[in-house]
Amino acid sequence: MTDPVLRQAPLFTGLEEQAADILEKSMTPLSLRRGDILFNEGDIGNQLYVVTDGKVKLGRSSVDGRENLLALLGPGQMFGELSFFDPGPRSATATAVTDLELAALGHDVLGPLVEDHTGVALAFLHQLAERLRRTNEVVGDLVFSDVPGRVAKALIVLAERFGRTADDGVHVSHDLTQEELAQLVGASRETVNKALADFASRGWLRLEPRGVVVYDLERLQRRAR
Amino acid sequence: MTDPVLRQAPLFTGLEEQAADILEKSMTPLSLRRGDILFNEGDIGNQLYVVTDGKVKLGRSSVDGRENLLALLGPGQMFGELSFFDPGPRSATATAVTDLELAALGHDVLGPLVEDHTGVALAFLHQLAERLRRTNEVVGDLVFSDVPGRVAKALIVLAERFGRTADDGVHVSHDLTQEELAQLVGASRETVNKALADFASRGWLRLEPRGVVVYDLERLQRRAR
DNA sequence: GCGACGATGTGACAGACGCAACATCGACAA
DNA sequence: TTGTCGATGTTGCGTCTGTCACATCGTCGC
Repeated sequence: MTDPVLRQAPLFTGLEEQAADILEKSMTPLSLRRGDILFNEGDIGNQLYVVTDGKVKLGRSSVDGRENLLALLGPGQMFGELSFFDPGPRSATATAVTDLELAALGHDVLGPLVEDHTGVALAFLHQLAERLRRTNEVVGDLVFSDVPGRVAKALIVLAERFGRTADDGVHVSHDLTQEELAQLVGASRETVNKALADFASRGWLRLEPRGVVVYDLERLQRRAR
Repeated sequence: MTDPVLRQAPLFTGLEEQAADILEKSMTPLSLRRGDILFNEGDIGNQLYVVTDGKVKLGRSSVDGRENLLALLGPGQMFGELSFFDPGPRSATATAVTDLELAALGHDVLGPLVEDHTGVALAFLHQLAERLRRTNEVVGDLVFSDVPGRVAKALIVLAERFGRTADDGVHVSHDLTQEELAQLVGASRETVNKALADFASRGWLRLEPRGVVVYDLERLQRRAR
């Protein structure tokens, strides 16, 4: 009854078998339908989540209603812990991009867990440090790269995380609309669409509904930097 | 002989008096002159630093040599811990913006410290979570705000951290050239200069070498959002 | 099949901003 | 003083990209 996807989350790193079992039992499974909102920016949060199946997007919205995606998370990935370590409201909105399965852990359980298990604390530190590195890189991309460059980079990251290699190329079913992809790279839908069309016309990839098939990862990578 | 500025660093949070004394003794003081580079992006890092006096800038540079500042740090602030929690090369270059006094702590000391003191681990987690929040906000600003808006916001943040209130306004001696300020907000020097000149012409502030005097923080804040 | 609606493709236009190009100014050494 | 050099102020041009405006297409309910 242990969930292998769940167990690979950083939450479980360095825990003895027995402690891991107890932890898993204290997590609550949760199902969402595509489009459902798990929590909103500004909400009071007292839970942390691990994706066991499906994809969630984390986004923020500006005063005038425009949106910006911080991340697209898949199986094994964790979110919602910032509100615990830096007490305060949710800094982003979590929305199910596909039908979604989660495991939730209350902050009241997380506290003792971190205090009693150095390994867990270190795993979280590792996780946050890594995210900080990645986010700093995103900042650099926004400053230095043009939209096509950022789109190329996003596709590469999505391919690494969600891609499945087949005979005709890497199939990336990111499940994002072009509108959402645009929000992820911080650009308008139209500009992203044009960049994608350009890549396709060069034979680097093929467009599919809510996904792409990458033919030439090499060129795409070169365009990204 | 305890340094009050040093002691306020998150590193010391929740440590008993005695442990704090020992920790402080195991830190090495370090002096740099303005313009000196402490470490370079890509270096192998095995130290963490706390600023005791002066200011450091943390920056990354793109392939074509352009620069981007991630942060400007002053007394009491800590940096260089990412390479410990997420082992790997330095992700930024640290350069002294003014003459600078630091206290350095080797990763070999930090490891046992974090493992033995839950309070220290939690303080680091808090710190990283807070930074992540702030960085996510920077991403949002880059996507949503124009250059003048980002300049206004940067000035407000600098004013909060380095400003001293006087009769004629808030004196902010950030010690950054306009070039560096531009790198901090992700824009060109010319555009930043124009924004500053515009703010000055509206009577919101006065320009000084490597600093500003803010007359109307209110309007500046309104322009920032 | 038909209409509706969301997602996707494309073009025209204007504005923001990077870049190149100077002029000015102040500090500092010879 | 004079010359040098880095920092600052200011202009014009070209371009990237956001916005508006439509056309097309696919899916779904009826």
